[in-house]
Amino acid sequence: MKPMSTVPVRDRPSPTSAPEASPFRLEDFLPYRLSVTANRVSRAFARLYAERFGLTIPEWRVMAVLGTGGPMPASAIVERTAMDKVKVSRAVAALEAKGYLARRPHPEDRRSALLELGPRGRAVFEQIVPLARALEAELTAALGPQDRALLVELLARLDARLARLGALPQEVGDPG
Amino acid sequence: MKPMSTVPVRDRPSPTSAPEASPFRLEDFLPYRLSVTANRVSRAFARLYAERFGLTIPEWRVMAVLGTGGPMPASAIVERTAMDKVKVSRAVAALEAKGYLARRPHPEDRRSALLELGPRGRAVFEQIVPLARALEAELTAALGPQDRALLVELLARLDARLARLGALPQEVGDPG
DNA sequence: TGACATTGGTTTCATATGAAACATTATCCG
DNA sequence: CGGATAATGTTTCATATGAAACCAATGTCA
Repeated sequence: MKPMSTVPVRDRPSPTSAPEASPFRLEDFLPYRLSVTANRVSRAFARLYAERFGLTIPEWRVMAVLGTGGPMPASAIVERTAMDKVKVSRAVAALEAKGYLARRPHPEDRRSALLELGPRGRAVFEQIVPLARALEAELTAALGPQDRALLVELLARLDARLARLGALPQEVGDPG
Repeated sequence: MKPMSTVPVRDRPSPTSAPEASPFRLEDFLPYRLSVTANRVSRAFARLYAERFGLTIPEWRVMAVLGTGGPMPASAIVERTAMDKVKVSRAVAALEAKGYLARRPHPEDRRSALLELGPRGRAVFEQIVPLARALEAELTAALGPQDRALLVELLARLDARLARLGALPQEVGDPG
């Protein structure tokens, strides 16, 4: 709490209680700051994926999980990428069209399919990873390693809080 | 500058050297985490603005700057909201249509106009502010006040870094 | 078994977004 | 001045997004 005016605050003609505690500054508003920075960061990465590999962020995310995990159904990707199923569906279709990904029948559920990167997809994945890491490193050079960890930790706490504050819908943004 | 490998970086003979330093985990990737959390937060606020006031985030942002600042041209709003001019133009048009905002001729430049909230707009603004602050408080309850400040600080450093890493385009996201 | 509800994914449809093209008005400069 | 160039906003156009409707296949349970 700030001391709250000890000064004759501005003669308030209308004592309408606290119409004016402090002026609300958008630039100090956390959700605003978070959004702006996150989007700028996303832009930078999106540019990397797009310019050098012709991938969108959703596509990259799908590759990122398939690149390390074994064959898995789309639902697993939905969980691991925080993207809704529509986005995943489209990203998978795009990757398949590019010849980076293959579907094979799911042995236990004919509605689904197991997804996995093909050789070409895996090659691209392995090219991207070091570049993505490098860009991340360049970015987090602004923070020390422990501040980077701290940032992730703070974000996680916000996530947890949000989860508690009412089970929100599902997904969310673009970047990644 | 970082020490940067003291090793002869470039020519990696390519004994497939480090194809596998560590498995790349999307969930540990900072831009991903940042994006996911920021988008979730934005969703929560967007819901507030939309459900109770029928406003989008861009609209709210415009109101937020006009709510405290005096009459100003759209260009000033572009600067203060980190939104591109198209988004601002549309948000202003929408607010005008809702009767929350008025334009008056700019005395020195006929291409522009001075924007300001009308009485109805100001009333809405004053209703939103406490609610937005309350939601922010609920959210940041997950962090202490100093951690909240720290988070903002870390985000600012990332911003600064990004600015240095190549003058990126302009705008960015949705939330706020 | 045979509805009926559920789940995995895809498609539809309406909206949001932003790059690029525009129309206007200002500014610069020769 | 008078034309070229830049700046302010708006509009156009193609793409991205997601809620809701859908399709197909499973599960439930009476």
